[in-house]
Amino acid sequence: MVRSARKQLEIREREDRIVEVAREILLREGFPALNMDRIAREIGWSRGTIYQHYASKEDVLAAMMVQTHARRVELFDSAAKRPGSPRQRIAAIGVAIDVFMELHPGYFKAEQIVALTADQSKVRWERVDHCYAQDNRCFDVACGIVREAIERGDLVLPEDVALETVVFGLWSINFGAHFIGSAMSKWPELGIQGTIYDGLSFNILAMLDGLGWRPLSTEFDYRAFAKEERERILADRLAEHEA
Amino acid sequence: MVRSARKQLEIREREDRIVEVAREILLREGFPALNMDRIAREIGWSRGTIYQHYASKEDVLAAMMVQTHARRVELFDSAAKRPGSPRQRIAAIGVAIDVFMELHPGYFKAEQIVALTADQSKVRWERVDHCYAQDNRCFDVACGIVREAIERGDLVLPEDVALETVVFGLWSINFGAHFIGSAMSKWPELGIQGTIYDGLSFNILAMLDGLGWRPLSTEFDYRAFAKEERERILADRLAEHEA
DNA sequence: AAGCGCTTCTGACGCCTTGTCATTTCCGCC
DNA sequence: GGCGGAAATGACAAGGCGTCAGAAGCGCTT
Repeated sequence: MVRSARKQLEIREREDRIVEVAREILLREGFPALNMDRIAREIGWSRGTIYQHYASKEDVLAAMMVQTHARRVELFDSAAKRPGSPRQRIAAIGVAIDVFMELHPGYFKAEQIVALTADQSKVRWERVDHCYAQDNRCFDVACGIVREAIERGDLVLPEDVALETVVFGLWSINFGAHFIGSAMSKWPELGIQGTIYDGLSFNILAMLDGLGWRPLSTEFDYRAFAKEERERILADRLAEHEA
Repeated sequence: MVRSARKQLEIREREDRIVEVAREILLREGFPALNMDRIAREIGWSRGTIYQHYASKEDVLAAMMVQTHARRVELFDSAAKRPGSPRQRIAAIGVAIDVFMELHPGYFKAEQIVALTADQSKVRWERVDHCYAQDNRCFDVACGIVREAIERGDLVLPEDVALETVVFGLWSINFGAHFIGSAMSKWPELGIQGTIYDGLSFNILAMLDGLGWRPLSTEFDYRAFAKEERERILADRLAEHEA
């Protein structure tokens, strides 16, 4: 197979374009409106051509999931590497996740569809597995931070409690809050004030204070820290965008 | 239209049977394997007959969601009405949710599919709306418990924090933990020990302790309480089943 | 027990989407 | 300008959905 550089680029671009168009349709009109014909018409190539890139509709979704995941992991890693106390870094990760959710409102959809509809034959599993592996790595990174907190003496856990349990709690509440938030349009008002992040961070602060993870929220102003952190991330993003 | 009591019963039974069969297929073989032909073959009636009960495949899923929801709400309400301090009742609800999740391993699936694929024309929305209304009612019930805790002086919230925020936190962490738990089969081991409930309750205890919601976990043995509560619910269920 | 009217059941039909593949078109190179 | 391989196309078969005209069933009357 001889393939010119020109052609390779074109193919790469089209691959991205397919995912991009699929994402727009999914977000704007929902899963039932997403079909290959539609994508084909919008990118201006025939259905057959799309199948040269992706094995099935679900495979396109899986690719979408990979793309978004990569972005999330990037923000996660960058937050985990911030200077400061372990608890500050956990807070930074919380902010990163929240910023990510704002930037990718349809995040859960592709993932859910893949989880529900993908089957052996129809999806290139390396895509999906790659995402799960990334998730696991993030989990491990978070565990590393908790471990450091324990080593420094910031956090003391009961003997029969694994440090993974703490990360599981953080993961759960973050996941749950953002999931509920992204589906909230369907929920009528529940009397919740402020943003998802406000509610979430209040509860996480309580949780980590309850564990006695120092510095406690009475000893350090995590609210102000989060605000700075958010601005920093958005500024970085803007700079990167302009570059 | 004249319809004998005999016939009405038969119709009712078939309606349930359809949902039951659909649930089994969904749980055993996943969404892609779930189709009307398949259901028809398994209940021994033609496709046309199913359409006399349900408007579409999604409508069957919606009915499944209603059925399961009803069971969840029942457990929730019963837990919320237990005697004891507000915080005990919150703990009882946590146990109820956990028992529910054990009994209905595929719980999230039907709900997710409906949320992702239902569109105006294809689902009788009163089904779905009914579920959302139930969710809201549960949310309100939980808010009532928090309110009572505040009135009793068990819990003091900062002035700028609504009591709904606390319920949102509880909801999020419960939802998140169980959702992750139900998808866990895909996740490789993350080093988490014990059941989902163990991890979840540890973190909720920390969270509510962090809020200073009395009696604190150092003042009351919520772990033992949860154990009793679980046994009570299961015993009730058994008794009911035998009746 | 035959006929009638109403209810219920059925499966063939039309439509839509999916994924494939034989054919056509494109493109670089001789 | 024509050759060969890569790429694009769209017709096709397969299969699912929802509908509906007609068949079958049931209860009541004569």
